Amino acid sequence: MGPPDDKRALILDKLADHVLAHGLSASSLRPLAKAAGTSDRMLLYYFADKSALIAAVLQHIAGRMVFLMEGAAAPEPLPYAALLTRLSAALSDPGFAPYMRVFLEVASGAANGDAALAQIGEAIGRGFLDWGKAQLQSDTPDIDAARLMVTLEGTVFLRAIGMEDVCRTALDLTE
Amino acid sequence: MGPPDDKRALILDKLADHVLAHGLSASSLRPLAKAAGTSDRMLLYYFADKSALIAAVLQHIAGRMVFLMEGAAAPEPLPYAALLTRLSAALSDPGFAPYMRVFLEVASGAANGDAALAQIGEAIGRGFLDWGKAQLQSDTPDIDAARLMVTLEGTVFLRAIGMEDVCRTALDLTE
DNA sequence: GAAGGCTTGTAGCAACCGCTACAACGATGT
DNA sequence: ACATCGTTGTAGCGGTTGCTACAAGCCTTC
Repeated sequence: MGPPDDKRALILDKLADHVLAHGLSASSLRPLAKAAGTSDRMLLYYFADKSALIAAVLQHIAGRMVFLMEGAAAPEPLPYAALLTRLSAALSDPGFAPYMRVFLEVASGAANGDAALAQIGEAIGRGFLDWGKAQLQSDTPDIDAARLMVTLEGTVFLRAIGMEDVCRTALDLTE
Repeated sequence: MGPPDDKRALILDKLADHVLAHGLSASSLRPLAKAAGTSDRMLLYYFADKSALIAAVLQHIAGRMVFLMEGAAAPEPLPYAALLTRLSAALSDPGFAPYMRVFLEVASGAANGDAALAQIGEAIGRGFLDWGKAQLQSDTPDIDAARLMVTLEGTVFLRAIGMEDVCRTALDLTE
């Protein structure tokens, strides 16, 4: 019945769950198929090849992330310092952390020359930047949004290597 | 002649070159062996297993990085803003960028549960933090060093996904 | 020169990787 | 009833992964 788009959408959800839970490096075809309740054969029936699959999954994940971010957005614009502490807390939320983990993995893959990951990573990043800017109350929203994002991604990086204390020190008072 | 420590040190240099050039994900035993002019068989003779090899290579890379950083350190302490622009430029240097790439990859692996990478990543990160702090002229060196590092690692993250423009906007004036 | 231990090459293992050829299934249309 | 086409399972390909058994070399020491 109909082109495979329906089933594609159905399994994309489970594939996204698996990638968020175990990361891209643990997402070869057979584990993904198992998580989605199918076979690797079917995955390559619904998608042209693995890179197309991963691209679709990442876009699906990005969509979910946008939805989550809309729910976590501040109800009204905040000044830089207040927004920074608020969003930093939001990103540490266990519901949000898996997204930051795959975002980090995408960035790493992009830095190693994967053009597809670079493209998706930038799209996610630009959305992230706009999301922050929309919540900012500032005379220089572009600059402050950029600083906000640099700082937030920096904490994602440092938390990954067990330096959350440094993140807390950096975000505490001042500014 | 003697325990394998001598030859280990010899090939570690070439292994480090390969990892810096191609990343950890392209560093399976056979390519590494080829880069070092030996065989995978010999790699596992000098090192207990692959994880021990990778740990040794990353520590070697960290040592080189410390050496590079010592050369790039400011001759005298600088205030936060000046140091930030200086170090940001240093990290973008093509001689330094490969180190940031593998640092990012280490962080990604650590975030995905690799305890060995997490440990090495934290060691590198702490050294990085101290290195920055030593160059800081500040009344609150701990806080400023933490903010410095969060910001710098944030730019590494963003540059990886092609958002260098945002880094430049964030670092420009103000502060 | 014989013995024994350190070093190295050859060859291959079992597991995994992305991917595919082939056949069978089932619903649909005539 | 038959043919057709979209869907699926089985099985396997060629390649890579980390790792190892085995044997040959080499170099020292007696």
